[in-house]
Amino acid sequence: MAEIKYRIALVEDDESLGYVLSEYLKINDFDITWVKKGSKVMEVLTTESFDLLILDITLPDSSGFDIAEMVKVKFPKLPFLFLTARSMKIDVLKGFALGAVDYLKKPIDEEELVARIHALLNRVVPPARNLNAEHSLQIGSYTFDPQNQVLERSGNRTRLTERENALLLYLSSHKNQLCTHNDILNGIWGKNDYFNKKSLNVFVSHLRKYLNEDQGIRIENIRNRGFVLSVAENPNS
Amino acid sequence: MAEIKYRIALVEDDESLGYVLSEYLKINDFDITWVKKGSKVMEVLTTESFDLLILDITLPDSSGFDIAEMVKVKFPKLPFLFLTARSMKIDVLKGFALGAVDYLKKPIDEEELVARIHALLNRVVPPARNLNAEHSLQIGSYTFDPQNQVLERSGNRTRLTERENALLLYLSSHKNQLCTHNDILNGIWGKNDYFNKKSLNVFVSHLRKYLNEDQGIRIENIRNRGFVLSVAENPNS
DNA sequence: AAAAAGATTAATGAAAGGTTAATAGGTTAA
DNA sequence: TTAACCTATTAACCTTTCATTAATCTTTTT
Repeated sequence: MAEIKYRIALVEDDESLGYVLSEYLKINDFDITWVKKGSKVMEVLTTESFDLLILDITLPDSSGFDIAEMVKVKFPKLPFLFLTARSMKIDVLKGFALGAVDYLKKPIDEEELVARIHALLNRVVPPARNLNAEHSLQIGSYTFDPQNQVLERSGNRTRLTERENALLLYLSSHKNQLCTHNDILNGIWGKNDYFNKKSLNVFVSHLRKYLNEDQGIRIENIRNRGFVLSVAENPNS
Repeated sequence: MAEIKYRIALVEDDESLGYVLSEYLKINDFDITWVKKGSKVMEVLTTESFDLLILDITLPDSSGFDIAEMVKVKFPKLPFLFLTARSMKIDVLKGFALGAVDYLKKPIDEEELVARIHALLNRVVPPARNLNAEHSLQIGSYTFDPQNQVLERSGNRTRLTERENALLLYLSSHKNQLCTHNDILNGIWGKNDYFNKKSLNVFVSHLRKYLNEDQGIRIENIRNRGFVLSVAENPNS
């Protein structure tokens, strides 16, 4: 079904375990890059992007702990977990102290590993990936077609600009829920500063204008937090 | 100190383990509610707000798995983990399939438990205050949605300001318990002086006004100490 | 009854938000 | 190459919100 796959970097020096694991994870619909040498990790991370990093600790040319420290500095948003034979309590605690999202002890059951990875990735919903709009959306008495950037009501069409479109898409896919300044700005502008926030106000103002023919629709401000597109329940079922 | 703490509901029937765990977690700065009976879980979750739920599976009056299913439906945003003596693979997989964020086997090292909880909450709640894990709370006949800052009763919606919202969240998270001036002021205002205390009174007054339609709800003053949000038990069992 | 603490309502002012207009940067068309 | 056009950003200006402060009244304590 051509879903986007989650990308995982697996750092493991052991040939046979590395092979088994990467094959197993591939079968389970992950996109795996198997890194056999600790010294290659940073290079791989620089050239490709990943959703998760799985680290062995005992590597012939370096320590997984050291790698984790470097990763944390250069790629602070990349979640990583340890998968290792070192099971002493001190190591476990060190792993978590370094910021690991999990610490798994070998031998690990493959099915459990997959279950844990899913549990992890489910929590980290990458905002970039859920901004897809296939078909038209209903907003009160308006029809919103984000594909074509058109907002329509009783024959009146408004062509939206890119920003207006992105903002309305964001708000309408979180109908009646608070959308924080931060989420909107990071989601659409990619960063959050004073001027973007000013800009956001301008576009909210535009959308309010377009939407003001339906009394049941309001873009409400929640001071210091963000906006809510509130849509009254319409009487038809 | 006097930071706002993460709130955890611990569901554990074993007296001694429950005691040890809740004390240990309290020492580590978590705000723990220990639920001894599986049948009480949903009730507690409905009236108090939590950041995490820890579930035993083998309970005398119900199964942790069943509880998880109900929680998933009614409080889909609340992360939960299993902490159990059942270590069979089938149980582990079932736990994750139900949406658990972790599955821990007894006996668990307390330090590791704390490390894992921190790893989890750091992911769920990146930098600021956690409102993501919040769901709507029941306060008497009112519904309080701290996420969207609204208080509702029989169709009447009141949009709360930031301070009102923070205060009501604090009080309702410590229902029927004394909330000292000091804790509230340090928790919400970040400092405690004469003028903040005056301000606090103003907001208490606002909340009383909003809540005065339900006779069973009162914000009581305890002279020189603080306030209690007291909610009468409703007549149904 | 005096003093202290709390409750309530109202006044104030700074900051946040709203709106419209001007600017600048980029793209298209001629 | 230039002119026309579109759009995001910035600016300017106005309006609203809400935490604080103040003022006044009520309750509790001694």
